[in-house]
Amino acid sequence: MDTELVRNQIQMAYGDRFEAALLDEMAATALLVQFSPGDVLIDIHQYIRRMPLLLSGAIKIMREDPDEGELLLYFLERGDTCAMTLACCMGEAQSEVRAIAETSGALAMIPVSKMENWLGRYKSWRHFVFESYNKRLTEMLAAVDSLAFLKMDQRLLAYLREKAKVNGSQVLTITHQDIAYELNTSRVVVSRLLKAMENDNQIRLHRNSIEILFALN
DNA sequence: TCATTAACACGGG
DNA sequence: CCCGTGTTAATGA
Repeated sequence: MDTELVRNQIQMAYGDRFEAALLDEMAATALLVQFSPGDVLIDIHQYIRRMPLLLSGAIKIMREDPDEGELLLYFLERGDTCAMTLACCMGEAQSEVRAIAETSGALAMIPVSKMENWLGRYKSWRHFVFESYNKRLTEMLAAVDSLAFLKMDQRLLAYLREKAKVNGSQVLTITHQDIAYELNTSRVVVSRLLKAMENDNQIRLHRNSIEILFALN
């Protein structure tokens, strides 16, 4: 009956992409993992033995440097998987990124041996793996562009928009310091830019939270 | 010019 | 009181 539950969740997130036989196999071998905001799902240098498929909720992928601090790369949402885990699973390599739960949600953990088996047997799985690499590469480029070409005010705006989207809320519970960490800048800058955005009526500031007034899309 | 670091006052929980 | 916030002054890239 637990399998039944997993099957349903996998169907919800991946039903339009995989054939029924593959969905069944997934449900049979998957380990369901529930997570809460802030949980560290994968840490840097960790070996990955099971591949996670995101069923619900959102996960943020962070890059970290011991000297330079951390930096948000991108968010994962339902139906996504992380290209890093694909590479790590197949290559027995260590993770170069950290995955932290942004919201609560659930993961289906697939044994590595199964994924290799499916690569040969299911076309839809091969497509999924390639598509995932593609999507993550695109998002990576967006992160690089943001770093290289956008000023901090633009990066902050893009960050708030993404954050509101994955959380499905106009009100973000976060401090200026937390934002500064994720964008790898100082709180002074974040506070100043946020204040300017509030004066432009784009947002409203409260203690521990930010209300988004501009339209999301 | 714009970011960072340090320092300080304010105030809400 | 503690912590998040808003600001300034000094310094650096």
